[in-house]
Amino acid sequence: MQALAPSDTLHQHFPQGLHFSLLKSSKTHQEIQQFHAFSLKTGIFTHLSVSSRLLSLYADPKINNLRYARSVFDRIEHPTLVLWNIIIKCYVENQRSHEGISLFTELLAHFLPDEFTFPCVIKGCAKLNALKEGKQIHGLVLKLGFGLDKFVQSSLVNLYSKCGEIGSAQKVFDEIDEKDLILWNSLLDGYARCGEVKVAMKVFEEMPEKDSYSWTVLIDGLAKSGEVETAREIFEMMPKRNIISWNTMINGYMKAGDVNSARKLFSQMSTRDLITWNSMIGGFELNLRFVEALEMFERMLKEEFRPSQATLVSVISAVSGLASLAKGRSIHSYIVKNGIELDGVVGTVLIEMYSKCGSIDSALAVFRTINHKKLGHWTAIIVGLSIHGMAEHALKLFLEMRKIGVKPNAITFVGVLNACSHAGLIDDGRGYFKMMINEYGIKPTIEHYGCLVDMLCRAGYLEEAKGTIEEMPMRPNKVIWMTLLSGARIHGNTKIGEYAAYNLIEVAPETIGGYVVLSNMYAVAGEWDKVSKVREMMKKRGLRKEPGCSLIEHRGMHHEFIVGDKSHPQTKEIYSKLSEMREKLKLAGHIPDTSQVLLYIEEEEEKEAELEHHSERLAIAFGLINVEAGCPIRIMKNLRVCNDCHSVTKLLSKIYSREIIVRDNSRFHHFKNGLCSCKDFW
DNA sequence: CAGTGATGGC
Repeated sequence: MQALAPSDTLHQHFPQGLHFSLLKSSKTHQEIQQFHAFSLKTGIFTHLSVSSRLLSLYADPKINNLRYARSVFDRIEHPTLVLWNIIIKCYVENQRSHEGISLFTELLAHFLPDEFTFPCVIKGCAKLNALKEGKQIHGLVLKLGFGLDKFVQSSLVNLYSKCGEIGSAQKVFDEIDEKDLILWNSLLDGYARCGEVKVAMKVFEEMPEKDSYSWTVLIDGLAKSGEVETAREIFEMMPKRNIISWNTMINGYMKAGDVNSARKLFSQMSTRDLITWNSMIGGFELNLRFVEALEMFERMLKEEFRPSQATLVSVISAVSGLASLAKGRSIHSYIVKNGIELDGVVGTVLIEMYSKCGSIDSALAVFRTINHKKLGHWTAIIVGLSIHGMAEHALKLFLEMRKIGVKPNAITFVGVLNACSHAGLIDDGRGYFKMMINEYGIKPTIEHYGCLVDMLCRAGYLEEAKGTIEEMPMRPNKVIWMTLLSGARIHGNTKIGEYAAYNLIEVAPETIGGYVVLSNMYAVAGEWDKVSKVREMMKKRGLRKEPGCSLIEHRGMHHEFIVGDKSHPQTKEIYSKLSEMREKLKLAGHIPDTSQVLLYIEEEEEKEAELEHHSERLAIAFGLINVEAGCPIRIMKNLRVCNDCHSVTKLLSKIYSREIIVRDNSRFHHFKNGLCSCKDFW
């Protein structure tokens, strides 16, 4: 085909209307796509001027379509420097600065960057908090002689301000002759956000002029430095408050934990935008006010705002916090109906949500539908499977993930080690621990040591577990001592149990579990004087055993039971179900294990009765009555499952052919066909 | 045909 000059081509081939619309300054995405398709069909795309125009149209801030911009860019054989600059900017604007910076290094192989390139990549570094890369680029700026460009200077001050290196920001600032408002604002931002409140106020007063940016930056900085009240005063003084300043103030209150002040401001706003809603929903979630987060979300939909990915991430996390599977499913269906992508963080939190709500099957289903699985998705499902005790599956996915070249992070390894521990794979666990350090350069955190200790305890290597705790480079916390204590209890090692319990009581005297396990251990060993000593200690500290509480969700409603509860409308049926359960258990040969209730109750009969009325028993009875046959019974409880309930639930799962899924305070137990996924170690 | 500053989410 003969190449035509682009201008000729446009005249000859453009449909009249389309041609005309392309002369307008603003174009719709559809018009650009039509032009795009047309240019490909006719071959004029191969002209650099046409493809360049297309790229700049897609990269225009009003259109900002990275996917199309990239596909145009990829089809250009030898992009000019200008085109590289455009595509880099596009990545940075789309919160994908990391790839923007990779493109920048790729660019270096073909061109020397110019004064247009630098502001884009420096902005990318600022967004990523990539101070090291930023400094290298600063060096290159000076080497190539762009140190006097106004835009480059501004972006450098901004970089240092955002990355908390206020000294360097000030230094660059001082060397600039003509300081404009943008520059002053960047410096002010730096002082405000690093908590230099006094200096920030001084800069604010010294500035030759101020605009709304200056005010907001100061309000934000003050609020984030723990001075919300001062921030509020400045907010009140601000001449023309705009929506951004309102949102900033709301966020300030939310971050400071002052939910009520945030709510008040929200109600006073005359117009709200997406960020307002997200700040409220995210703020509620941050402050563990999950119900309010969900209510806000529903109100947002009612007022016909379209949630963004950020909104959904907060709402789904709130659902995780509530562990409300029904709510989770309804939000998931909203996501599917509205065609919202799961490839990003939304997919990750959805997997986490299902897993935390007890439905690992749904978590797996979501995981499978994600096309471009990223580290977060792999990590979420591996961690999910591991807390559900599905170790083999978790490890299989871990190997698969490594095989396709996804690099695990510290959290992935928490999942992996947890899985090894569940499956009793000590040698593998030790191997992965080493792999994490040597192959991936990840420094183990206390969670990783926790898994290691758990693994050793489970296998009965209590001395080695104790040694690991003593040798680890950080101070053991509550979880670590609890793990050792559980191990000691299960393997009947009173000596190590005592050691663990006393350390636990030292680091977390308010943890009731420590006293309870210790006292029960003494009781089993028949050391009654010590039992009463522990009881004495608890009394002195004003500690009472937290009442067991179980929750079951049915048709979107939560039913809550405490020990011996008789307040439920179905109490009569529930208690007759309990008698039926008792008979069937007896027939199956179950002997109640009262070793866990010795603390308060003296008579054997009373102990058995107490066991029978443990909150999860009541919830299971409710579930057997109400939950549709074939559906698993899902229960959440606040405490660790007691020994007797654990063996009873195993039996019940077989007797009634029902899957029973129980979430206790740290993991899930899947009871099925007489067995539990925790393999009797918890 | 391109580049600098404020709020949420990652």
